[in-house]
Amino acid sequence: MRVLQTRCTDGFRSRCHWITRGGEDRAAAIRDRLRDAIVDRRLAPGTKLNETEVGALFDVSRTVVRAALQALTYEGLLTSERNRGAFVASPTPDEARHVFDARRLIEPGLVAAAIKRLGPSEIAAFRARLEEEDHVLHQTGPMARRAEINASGDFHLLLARVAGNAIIQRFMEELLARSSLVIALYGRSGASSCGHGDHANILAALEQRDAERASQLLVSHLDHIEADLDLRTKGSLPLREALGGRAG
Amino acid sequence: MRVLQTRCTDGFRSRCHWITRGGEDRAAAIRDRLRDAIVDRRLAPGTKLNETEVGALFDVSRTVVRAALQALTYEGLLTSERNRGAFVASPTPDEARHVFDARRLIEPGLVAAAIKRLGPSEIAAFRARLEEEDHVLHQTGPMARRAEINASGDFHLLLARVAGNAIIQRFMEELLARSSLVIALYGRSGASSCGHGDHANILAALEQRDAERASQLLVSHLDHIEADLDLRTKGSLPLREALGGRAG
DNA sequence: TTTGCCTAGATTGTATGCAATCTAAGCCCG
DNA sequence: CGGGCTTAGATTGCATACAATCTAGGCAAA
Repeated sequence: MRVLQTRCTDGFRSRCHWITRGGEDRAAAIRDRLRDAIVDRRLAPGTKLNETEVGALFDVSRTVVRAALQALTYEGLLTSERNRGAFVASPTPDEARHVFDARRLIEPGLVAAAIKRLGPSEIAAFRARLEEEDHVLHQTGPMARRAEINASGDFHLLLARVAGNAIIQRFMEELLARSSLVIALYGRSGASSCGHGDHANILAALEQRDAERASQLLVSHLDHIEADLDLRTKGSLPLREALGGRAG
Repeated sequence: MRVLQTRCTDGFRSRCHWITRGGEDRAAAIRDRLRDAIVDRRLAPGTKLNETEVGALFDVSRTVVRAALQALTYEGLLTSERNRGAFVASPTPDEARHVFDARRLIEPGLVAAAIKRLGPSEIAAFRARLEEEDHVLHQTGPMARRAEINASGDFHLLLARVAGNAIIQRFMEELLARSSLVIALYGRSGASSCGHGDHANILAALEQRDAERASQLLVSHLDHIEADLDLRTKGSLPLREALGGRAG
């Protein structure tokens, strides 16, 4: 209780304004912040995450940063090379297809499980989510698309949560985060990457407890998203990454 | 090249005989060793893994041990409590059911994917695996059952590998490791936890490219394994764990 | 005897220092 | 002028020191 203010709590230390919740787990907090930044695409694939730099940003030592980076590496959001450091992952087209294959494999089962546990409160949660999507969709601007993709993922995440299996839920969280990376890399800006109507239709099928139909809708929804990607291996992409990252 | 032999290389230091591969990743090596020990049930659920102790065992510093423990925690094989340490996970009955629910959800999809990529070499690999199972099955003794369970898991793992999706494969690896924990906790020693004939039948269906039948066989195989568990919440189990773990 | 507090030891969380490795700029040589 | 080598700086891997916290045992009071 004494030494804690060595770290922060005085407002003008200018960094740390967020982490450093007294006794909480700071590595986890940093991990979450970095993950948000990655799935929100504020950190582009290929970006290097320098341990010292990140540490300075959050005002913690490299020890803590390394724990956060290791966790994200395990989640597949970073790739780390020995003695070289950690980089925001840039999935290959094959890996991108694997992500969507995995989702097509898992999510229909999720539908079946979710229907069994679907009560009024769950339906209400789904409706609230759709409204949120609607809200986001009517906005414009640079970060509107970011929010749109996030909101879209949240629908699928809610499906996983309703299914009520913590393990599968974590798998889905990982798959959704990876999806965000894939869309960041291969998404064609022109097309709306995640049709909003799809979600509404899926929910309708869920409410009717029509697992078969909901699954079909879900799968074609995923097909649709994947079709909007440009997964051809163009020579420029590996090059751009070989150049060492970042958007600029 | 100079400092390395500070660590090991002289035979009578009595520890280190295995880790410390020059430039390799020692945390990963320790992680793998610990995981083997857990899924082989040499480390019982609830066992505490003391950082200093593990470090002394492998002759590395706590820094490296912590990385290994963090990885295993992420995989769900350990649970770690802040300021208290890491323990071999002991899944609750609910979590145990979640493991098998997840496998029932994923493995049928695995069958479908595997059949698409099933060639002569894959079939040969399956046959070799079954022979290995046979071999293990005919052995007796204390560690025969351990090997049996391991071999059984390997069949499912091979299925995941043949399916050719690295992400799903990793999910399956995690689920199989957790299955081993669950069986360790709730398995009834009397019943053969994983019928060997089941695998042969599944393979037969795979060879006929009958995905429907293979899936059905697989699911009832999983049902069978789960049925052999005793998932009733007996008052003694939480108590025994509250007492602080270990078998004795 | 039991309950509660308190202190000493053990254990984990974090920062920091040093060695190993990588990276990039400068230099020599062709 | 271009290419390979060398070296200084930057960065990661690891060990260790110290701080924060937990745990266990003893002691006193009810």
